Amino acid sequence: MLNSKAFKALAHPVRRDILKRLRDGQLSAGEIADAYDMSKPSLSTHFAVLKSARLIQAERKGNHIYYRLNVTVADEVLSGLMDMFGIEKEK
Amino acid sequence: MLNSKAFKALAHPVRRDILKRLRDGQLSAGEIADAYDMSKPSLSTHFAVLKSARLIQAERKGNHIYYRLNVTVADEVLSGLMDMFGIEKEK
DNA sequence: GAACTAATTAGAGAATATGTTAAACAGCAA
DNA sequence: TTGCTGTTTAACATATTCTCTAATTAGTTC
Repeated sequence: MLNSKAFKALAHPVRRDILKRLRDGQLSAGEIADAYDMSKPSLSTHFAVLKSARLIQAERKGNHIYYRLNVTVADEVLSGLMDMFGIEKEK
Repeated sequence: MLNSKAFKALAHPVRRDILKRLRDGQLSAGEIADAYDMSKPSLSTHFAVLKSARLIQAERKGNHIYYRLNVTVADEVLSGLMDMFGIEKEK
């Protein structure tokens, strides 16, 4: 399929929550991690899944790594879903 | 979460393909199953996952069970994704 | 009732996903 | 160098997912 990884990435509630947090702008890995009662390696794994699906992009700034939503891929997922459901995009 | 089951259901390529087939109207379980090189029980399990997520609805007609897309839930998933991604619905 | 068709459920096994701790590693800054 | 931020790897435990065969249920037809 076109973007199987993205749909798999969206299957986990924590990963969906991370994406929601990134909706309004970038956040550092630590800022995100603080919001979850989960070990850092586990969070890092979730970041890696999202990154592998290209749903997020990483950029290092000094000591921190900032993540931001990849809107292009988000749009692709939405378009794919609308096509799947036969829903027309009203422009 | 609001619709965790739907996102999990969408994580499997066969289930996404089934939804696509139902885009243009209902199909019987057998008609769908014929399209896949997979045992009927396995397909039935996929139907059950989609049904549990309310993405499809079943109706028995005689010996056959017809499945159709639940457009309402499909719309909910799309809206949820657009909200998640901060993408506005252009009306 | 018996035979037949369509589809699901049950149970088992394999594979994948998720999470942990502990340790090592990478990159940057003071 | 030392410390901070974050990722990666390893070893491990547990849970879920996926697929199969075999058995069962539901409905039709004779």
